[in-house]
Amino acid sequence: MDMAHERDSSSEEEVMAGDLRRGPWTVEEDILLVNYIAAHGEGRWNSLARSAGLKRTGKSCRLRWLNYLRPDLRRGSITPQEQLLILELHSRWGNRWSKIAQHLPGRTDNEIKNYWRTRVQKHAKQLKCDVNSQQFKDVMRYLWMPRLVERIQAEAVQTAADTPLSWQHGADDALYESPELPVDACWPAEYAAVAGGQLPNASVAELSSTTTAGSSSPSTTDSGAGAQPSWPAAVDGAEWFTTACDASSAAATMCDTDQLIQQQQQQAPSQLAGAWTSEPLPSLGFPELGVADFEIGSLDVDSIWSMDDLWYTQPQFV
DNA sequence: AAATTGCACAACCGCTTCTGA
DNA sequence: CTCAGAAGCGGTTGTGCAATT
Repeated sequence: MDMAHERDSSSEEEVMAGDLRRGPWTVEEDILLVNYIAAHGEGRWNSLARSAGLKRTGKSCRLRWLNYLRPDLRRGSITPQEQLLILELHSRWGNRWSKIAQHLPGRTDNEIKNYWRTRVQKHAKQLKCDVNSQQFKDVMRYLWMPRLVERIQAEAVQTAADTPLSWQHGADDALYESPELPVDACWPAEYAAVAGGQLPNASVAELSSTTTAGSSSPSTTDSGAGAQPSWPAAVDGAEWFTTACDASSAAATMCDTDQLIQQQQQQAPSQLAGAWTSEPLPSLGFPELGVADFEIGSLDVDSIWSMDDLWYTQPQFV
């Protein structure tokens, strides 16, 4: 839109003139922003930026706050439950990242978008199909999602066995709370050092990561290696596929996925009105999956396994 | 050990939608 | 109703780090 264009252009001019900063945020800027919002609240981003003494556009401030500084952000890896929801909700709504993010409390649209681009699209590429193709959707629905459900169930069993009573919450809690967030999570050292006790405590209690761009993600894991289900490394892929494609397995998948969404609805009442559980279950199998185009004989089962191995073994997924 | 490649994620950009005067 | 500014959204880019060659 021309109007927007003009605004952006003017912002650009200001940036060029040296009035505005861009690029990675500094600790000092973060503290300014957090303190200002703690005192005055959100909104009116352009004037907020000026009032807070930040040489940033309102847009930049808003983004920084929403995607990084908000105290209710969930940090750490995307859990299997969240993966499942993302896959499911994306199959419903496509790239409506913001809408999808509404059902993953503490996750940002940016985070989900990045997850989709870096992980899911990569796997589509491995399978040599378009991420929006029916084949890929079927693979997701009848391969990955049942697998995730199995994993979630396995972890639930494991967690129940391993977890101290103090960690045993309801299922909803398990979705949104992760042990990697210490109860006493607080500002990272560099913030404390710079702010010198000027940090608003309660509002930023869970800020627990580094601040500058390019910083690596937190190295903590969601459940730790001990909670991993013991998938036999040498399990036969084709055999598992057959099992996973068993109709009862798929039915369980759908049931469980829907349960997750119901949990989300309870957690954050929403307009979720999907009805995929009411869809007729297809007769499952390779041809019906529509993956014939992948040429099952040459379908790189190993790549499926490697994908799953990624989901199982990479710290950010566990 | 150095160079290259790939990944993950923060930040930016352009556009659309919303809101209030 | 119109218009301007603000907010929101989805796509894209830049960059630091880790893994690989």
